[in-house]
Amino acid sequence: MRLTTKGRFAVTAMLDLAMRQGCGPVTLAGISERQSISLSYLEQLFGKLRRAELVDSIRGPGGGYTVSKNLLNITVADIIVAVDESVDATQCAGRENCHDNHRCMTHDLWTNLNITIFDYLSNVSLASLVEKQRAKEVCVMQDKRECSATQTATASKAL
Amino acid sequence: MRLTTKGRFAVTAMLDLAMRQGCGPVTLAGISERQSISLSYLEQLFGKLRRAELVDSIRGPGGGYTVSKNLLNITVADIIVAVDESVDATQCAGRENCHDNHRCMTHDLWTNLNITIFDYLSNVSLASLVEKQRAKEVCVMQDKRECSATQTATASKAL
DNA sequence: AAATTGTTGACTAGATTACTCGGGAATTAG
DNA sequence: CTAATTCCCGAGTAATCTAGTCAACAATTT
Repeated sequence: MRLTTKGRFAVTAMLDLAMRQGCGPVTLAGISERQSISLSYLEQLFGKLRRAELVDSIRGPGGGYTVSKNLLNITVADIIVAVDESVDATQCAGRENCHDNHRCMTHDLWTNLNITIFDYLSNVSLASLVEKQRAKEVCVMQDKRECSATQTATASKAL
Repeated sequence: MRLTTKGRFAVTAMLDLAMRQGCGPVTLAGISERQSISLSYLEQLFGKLRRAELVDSIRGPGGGYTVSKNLLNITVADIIVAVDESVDATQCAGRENCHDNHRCMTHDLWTNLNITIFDYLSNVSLASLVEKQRAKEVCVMQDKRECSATQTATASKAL
């Protein structure tokens, strides 16, 4: 479990997407503008999110991305693993650190830390993030009217 | 709280040092050899550890480093903060990520994750790492006889 | 046919990591 | 005193990673 800004961007983008579920496909251009993330960078990230089957894509005008499953079944850990290609990364750096043939002295420490982090992030669903966000501001883009009030009401009832 | 291999190296080196407390000052050359960490890199790390007052240094022949306080009062979090110059790092990357003037949507998520990680690492003392390590192998360098059996016994009684 | 949107791959500036190198300064042994 | 040992410090650096850019293309709709 690596924690980089790449993972944070991905979570932010997924949250933006999740907030607009039901409004039809959401374009990367829109997410890019609202969240101030470069469009090309988002393309990279969503390529990985799509291959991880967290989002579905629809091409052509009116196309975009939608979340592929129930928001309750997607966790922050899923998103981070999808974009950061976790590759182990914590097991004493894989190759160079484990001392001689026995496990390095701090092996268990890092393994347990990894479990702690993963547990925490596995228990935060996209649904809960959406809920908290709605509690803060009735609709993020209230002023821009890109998503109707009706949609917001329906979505929050689903939680 | 950043988690890099730099921090892992520092924890490994501090554990090596802690295992030898009472044998007199421990040289970086020795830690370098035992833990397969480059000497020059250790010098950089121990410069920071000394400025953070986690270790004391003694120059000249027979010199080296000693842990500056009780092993119970040094945590893994202390060590990582000392070498990684944590600078905040988690607060939505400080500058670029926080959206507009309100806190970015995932601000609370990262803040709480940070707290979770910090709490975990703040509750692991050097003393507990030494204890676990001694439980695994009676003395790490048993075969090399650099540290007497008497010393090992005294140290484990202190826990 | 033209516009829109996703898809892919190659490339890159800048930052960071994990070092090396060279010269010091303090201390002790002989 | 001299030489050896050890810490101390700053500059430099190759490799890697981050956060992108750019260009071309594929699918779909109007």
